[in-house]
Amino acid sequence: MRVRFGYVAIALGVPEGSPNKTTTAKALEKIADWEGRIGRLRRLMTANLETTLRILRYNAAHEVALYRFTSKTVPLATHPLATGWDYIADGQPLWREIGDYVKLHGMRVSAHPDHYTLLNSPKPEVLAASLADLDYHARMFEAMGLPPSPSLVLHVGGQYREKAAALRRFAERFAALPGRLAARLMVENDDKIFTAAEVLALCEELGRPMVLDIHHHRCNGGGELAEVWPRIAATWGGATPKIHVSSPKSSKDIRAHADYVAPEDLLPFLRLARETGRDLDVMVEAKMKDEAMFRLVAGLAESPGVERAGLAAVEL
DNA sequence: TCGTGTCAAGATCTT
DNA sequence: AAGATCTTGACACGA
Repeated sequence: MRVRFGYVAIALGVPEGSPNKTTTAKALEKIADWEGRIGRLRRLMTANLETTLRILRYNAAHEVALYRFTSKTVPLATHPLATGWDYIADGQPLWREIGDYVKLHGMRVSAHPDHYTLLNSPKPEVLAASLADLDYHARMFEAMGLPPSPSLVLHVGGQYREKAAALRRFAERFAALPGRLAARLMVENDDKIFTAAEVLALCEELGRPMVLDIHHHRCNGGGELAEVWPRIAATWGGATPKIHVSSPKSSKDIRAHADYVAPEDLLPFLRLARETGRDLDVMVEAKMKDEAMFRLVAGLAESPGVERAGLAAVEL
């Protein structure tokens, strides 16, 4: 089994390696004219796109095949202050250049709309904002010329006092999505509400891939994964399943992410997943970003039965 | 240049 | 019902 690793948004190994440059609505309002406001947003976006490209080059040089774009690539993309701004047109040719680079190197890229994107909210205005956010994320991938494969990770959302109804509402809202959005979605189990078993059942019903977060799974009841993993893997069809991994920040603060990932927090799962005989992609969620990922790979490679397979992959 | 406060989002918990 | 809390990284600002 080949296991590839990736990381989220910021590359600590790249000088000026944060693609998250942004501004606030408050600060933007101080600029009087629309052109001035959009000009500021455009400069920040261009810097973010250029940083993203530098990060991808760094990834290619370090054999990193997995990467998650930041949702902040376009600052205030869905904010009313940016209404009328064609950030796709203004970002060319960088969008296309990024997409071409991804395709040339066979990278697997994704994005994760933040936890305020709630497809199952009972409030119409929250749903509308969530759809606008999904549209923004999809437009980024379309601007890059990347095919409509699973690329956007979502959580189910809130519980709203009645979990079963909240799950049903997600399914209904999903069914009503434009095809170009639905085709990009994956659903991830969360750390407090929707368990791996519940998200699995949902994904099977919807015919969408499930991203298993093994840290969330531990936070949210845990339990044996041996039985459900083959079914989770099956939601990916012929594609390589993807999981998320992180270590708890501390015993007091289990849910928060630690700086690094302890190999023992992943190794048992890898041994289990090996039984399905499928390759695996692992997204590392840690404060120390790419450094944490490289350290995890090095740590795993010292374990019995695990061989290093490049700088950001192992074989077992 | 440093440290501290502010910002943005929505659910959910606390008062 | 109103306010605090959670989360995250970066901006904004005062010292």
